[in-house]
Amino acid sequence: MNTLAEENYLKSIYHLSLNAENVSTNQLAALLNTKASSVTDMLKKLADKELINYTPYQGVTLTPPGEKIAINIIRKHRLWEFFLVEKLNFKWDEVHEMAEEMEHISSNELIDRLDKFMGYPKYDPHGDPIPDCDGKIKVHDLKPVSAIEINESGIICGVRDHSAGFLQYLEKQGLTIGKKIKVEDIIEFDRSMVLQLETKTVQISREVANNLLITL
Amino acid sequence: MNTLAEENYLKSIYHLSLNAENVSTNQLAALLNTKASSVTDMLKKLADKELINYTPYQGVTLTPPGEKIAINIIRKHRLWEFFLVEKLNFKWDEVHEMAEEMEHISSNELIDRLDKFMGYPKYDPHGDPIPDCDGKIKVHDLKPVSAIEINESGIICGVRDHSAGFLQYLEKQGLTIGKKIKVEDIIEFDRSMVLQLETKTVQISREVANNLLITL
DNA sequence: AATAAAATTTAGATTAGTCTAAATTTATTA
DNA sequence: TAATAAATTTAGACTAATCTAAATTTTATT
Repeated sequence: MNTLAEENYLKSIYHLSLNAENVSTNQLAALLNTKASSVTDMLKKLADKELINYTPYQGVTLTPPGEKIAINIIRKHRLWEFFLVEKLNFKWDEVHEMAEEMEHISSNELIDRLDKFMGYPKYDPHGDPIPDCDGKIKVHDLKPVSAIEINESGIICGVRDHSAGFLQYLEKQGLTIGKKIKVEDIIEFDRSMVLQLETKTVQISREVANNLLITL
Repeated sequence: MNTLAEENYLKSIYHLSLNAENVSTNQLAALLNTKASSVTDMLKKLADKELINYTPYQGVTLTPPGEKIAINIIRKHRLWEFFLVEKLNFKWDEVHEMAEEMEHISSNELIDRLDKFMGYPKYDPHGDPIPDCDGKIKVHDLKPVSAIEINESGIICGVRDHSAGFLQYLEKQGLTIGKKIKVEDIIEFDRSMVLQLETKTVQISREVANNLLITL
């Protein structure tokens, strides 16, 4: 099997690949809280194992086997997060760090049984899709609240920022997964948005609107 | 916090301490599948951290903080084993390796909630007591089947050997935790024992009788 | 008590993953 | 397009955990 560090690199490359064709050394260094030179060393190692395609100075992509490993780790991460929230009653802003450790428990049999135990959930507590045991990921395309107009509405289905601070803020405003919102007004000055949420209205900054995802 | 290797050493020292006052370098090397020289290095490190009392050539004991860490790891191990068997329907011979990984998940809040989720179980699937969140361990004193006489009886409450092979053998014979047995006969030649188990009788070797634990 | 055997420690090396500082390559811009 | 800035890689070093082989200490045996 692969080491913990290797798994974390593959997972990070996968996440960064969603926003850019090739993932750069510096992007990885920033995400993994390490130095560019350390990243280069690891990229060589992963390239030797044929888990990534690496051309010096040109960034990397995952090979099919590398992607398979990355998706499996993400599957584990999201299933454990679901477990922590649904079975152990943690809040959605409390589970990330624990799941960062649990995603490295190696047994696939274990994770498949956990999946069954919880009834094959499709989304984790932050609305991110949970890959199935074959690595397939349901892609529902979401848009940020900031992308809709006055009088349009949608259902909160995800977040772009996963930080505990942002999640706590949303929780306090009642802006949680599954809630229906409608744009009542957009303040011209700073483009902040006034939302209708159940019986009340809440005003959110453009920054928040960019990080809150909905389906129409 | 401590590294994975440090945690495994502390756990091993704890287990070996139950059978001997001082734990020797070689005992640890054997249990941890490593070399005596590696053990010496780690013992120095643990002694520096004041987790063990180490006098060169004289073996080691745990300090109170070292013991606390060891017991906490054993608590996690046994709670995860219980979870795997009771919630995910693994068999008692399948869970050890998985729990070896899971015991290192760091959050104590997580393990306390898991404990609550399962109803504060007292014993793991092999009959070993689960330390409570304060590190207290219920010591019920068991004796091997081999220690009782003809016509005496007892209830199976634990095993001395935890290997998958032994557990599978017991399972096949129906000799599982909670079952009542009675000694019907002891064969003089090899001191193997004939047991009454529910409606049938099973014959077990002295070796097996030594490793199967009961209460009267 | 002297010596042999066993257990343990020390010395020196190795691997994975990381780091700093210097060198190199690529991208930007004047 | 030449100079400069930014990104990346290389070189050399460090730590944790391990190893082999040699040296040392303890224990057992004559």
